[in-house]
Amino acid sequence: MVHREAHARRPSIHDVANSAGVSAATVSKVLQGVATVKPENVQRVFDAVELLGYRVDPLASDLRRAKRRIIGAIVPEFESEFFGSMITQLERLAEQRGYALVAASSRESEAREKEILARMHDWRVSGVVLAPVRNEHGPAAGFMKKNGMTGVLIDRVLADDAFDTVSADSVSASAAVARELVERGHRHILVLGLGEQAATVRARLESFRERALQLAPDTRVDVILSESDVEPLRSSLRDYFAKGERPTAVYSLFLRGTLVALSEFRRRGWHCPNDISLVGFDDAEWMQVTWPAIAAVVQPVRQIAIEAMDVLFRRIGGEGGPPMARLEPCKVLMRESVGSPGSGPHSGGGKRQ
Amino acid sequence: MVHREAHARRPSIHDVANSAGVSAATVSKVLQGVATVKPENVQRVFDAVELLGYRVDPLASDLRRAKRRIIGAIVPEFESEFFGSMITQLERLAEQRGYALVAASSRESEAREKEILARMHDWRVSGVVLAPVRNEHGPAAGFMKKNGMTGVLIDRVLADDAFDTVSADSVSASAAVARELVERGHRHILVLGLGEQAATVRARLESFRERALQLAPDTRVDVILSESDVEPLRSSLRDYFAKGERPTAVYSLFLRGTLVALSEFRRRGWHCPNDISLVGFDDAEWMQVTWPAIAAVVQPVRQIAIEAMDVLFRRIGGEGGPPMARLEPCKVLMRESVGSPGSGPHSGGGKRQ
DNA sequence: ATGAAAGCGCTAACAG
DNA sequence: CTGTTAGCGCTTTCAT
Repeated sequence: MVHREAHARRPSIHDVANSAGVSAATVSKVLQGVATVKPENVQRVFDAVELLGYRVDPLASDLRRAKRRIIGAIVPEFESEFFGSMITQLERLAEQRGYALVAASSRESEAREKEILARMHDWRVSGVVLAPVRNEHGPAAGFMKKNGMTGVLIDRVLADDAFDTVSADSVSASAAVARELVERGHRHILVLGLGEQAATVRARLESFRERALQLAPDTRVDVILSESDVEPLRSSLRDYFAKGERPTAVYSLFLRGTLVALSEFRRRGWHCPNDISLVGFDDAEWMQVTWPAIAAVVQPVRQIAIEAMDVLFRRIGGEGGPPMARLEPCKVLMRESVGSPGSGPHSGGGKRQ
Repeated sequence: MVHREAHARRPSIHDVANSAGVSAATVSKVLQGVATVKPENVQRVFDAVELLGYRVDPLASDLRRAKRRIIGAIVPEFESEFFGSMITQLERLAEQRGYALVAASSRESEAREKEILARMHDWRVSGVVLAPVRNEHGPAAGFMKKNGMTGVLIDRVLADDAFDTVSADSVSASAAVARELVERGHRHILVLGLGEQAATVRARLESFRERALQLAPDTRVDVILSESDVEPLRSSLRDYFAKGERPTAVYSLFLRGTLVALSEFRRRGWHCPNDISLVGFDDAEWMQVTWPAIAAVVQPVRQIAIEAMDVLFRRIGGEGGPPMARLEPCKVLMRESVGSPGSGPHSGGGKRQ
């Protein structure tokens, strides 16, 4: 057992070569598993590697190969369960193929998103999984196109003419939610959304409205969209309720909207599902332990990650063909926050303080 | 405006040199901001850079400098708000100093933790922020020591003899929780913990117990610790209640324990705070919108990140001195899930279904 | 089967 | 002030 000085230079391939009495080229071959090396030398190399605790420098290695075994992942935020587990899955899948995943957060800023992408390009990543802040037409996607980067767009995207896309089938899910709600008798429903993600949100909304009206033409669907931030949504919602509007159910198109809705219900002393029903797009662990448990659309995170990495590596491998747009099915979990209108004990009005 | 072919090789420093009619060395100097270059050439270089859309390859650059401007961050999971925002903060701080942050998840596995660390070492990261799965004595910390890596340990750590540590002052926080609970009249309190993190959990527990007994010697503090997973904790808790134990308050030492407690309360039809009070270590966004809002100890994520990066960069900069152990103060948010025992309308027993 | 040599993209030392 | 040279750690011809 050799005890190296703590801050000693790490052994390089030449140190191994010297120690084994062969050339660096041979060491390299052995380490790549090239078969044309004399067994005896193979052994000597392995011994030397062991002795010195040698490990190849993957970055130097990639530099020479002109190809870096790095995948970049960009998400709008690290803080949510959804993107958190997305990164976990992507990391797992990248490592499975011998690549390292480098994750970064755009912090919901398109400007930053583009900067990060530029940095990933500087790093010569082999491919990028991008969950854009807004949609597939953002500056980041443009940057990727212009620079011939290979990448996959996920989550807040529909189809794209240059990149493969993978996302949850939120359109079908929204229709399913509409059905659940209408079948329970709801005829006045409020939908909450963040307008930034334009196309996706609009698609969810339209699908919801269409299905609701189709099942019950007298259904009234109100909509509150906020352009970019969640706070405007909160005040709009507050105003909406203050005006005396009393939908029997709320469908939030995104997680933080669900929190906003819950918090406004609190303010007004409304309880789910007696006073109002609530369904949120995007599930979270806590939603099943609160009382009432919150109904939610569960996105197939794992499946999205798998498909995204799958197609990404196919493109990296040189596979051609037109971009494909995959949609993975969601699950709709109707939990206790959803009931039938008018069946609650105090459905007549609020009882705040 | 030049329109390069999508997959053309990226311009290298030599391309810029050629285009500008100077040597690569000069280009490098200009780009480093070395002052001793003729203004005219500076201009020519910048023009060429602009023209070709050149950007330095940071990895190649680092290779030559024998120092990589990369910081590694290792956390047990990406899925939680706590570690999610920790990564966000660390990323921000690293970038501020011109470093890239490479984050990885150990997925609560010490074996994997060590592997990742080895990979980071292979990458020659300048420093590592490690949130160990268990504590400061794990194999990963040992690996860092043996290899002379520079790093900071955060979160599930107390002091260490080789690395600086930064964590939330959970000991003081636990004492504060004890005081809040005892002052409200609680004399039978259950503490929930995950035993893995040995020292930290024990410290929280002891501090809680000590303060509780000091304020009210007749206080009974029960403890349920699970060794490694959260499921055993769930069944232990279930058994505990099934035996007829009826503490008036529960203090969970970690987030998922809070979820487990809530879910068991649900099963038994108990409501907070009337039937039982609940305080959790670790806050989450949803805790303030549920009804009741859940009392929690808020960890100073941002502060921990700042201190960790600060000391890390000082060490990277060569600053010596003995390792320091920083403790950042928590906030204790007593929300609606905490009340006084015996004041609820149905404090006599459960009312399930 | 092996090693010398070249070179990935870059920077640092040193002459000029 | 500038360019030449050398080389970071590695892989890959290409002779031998």
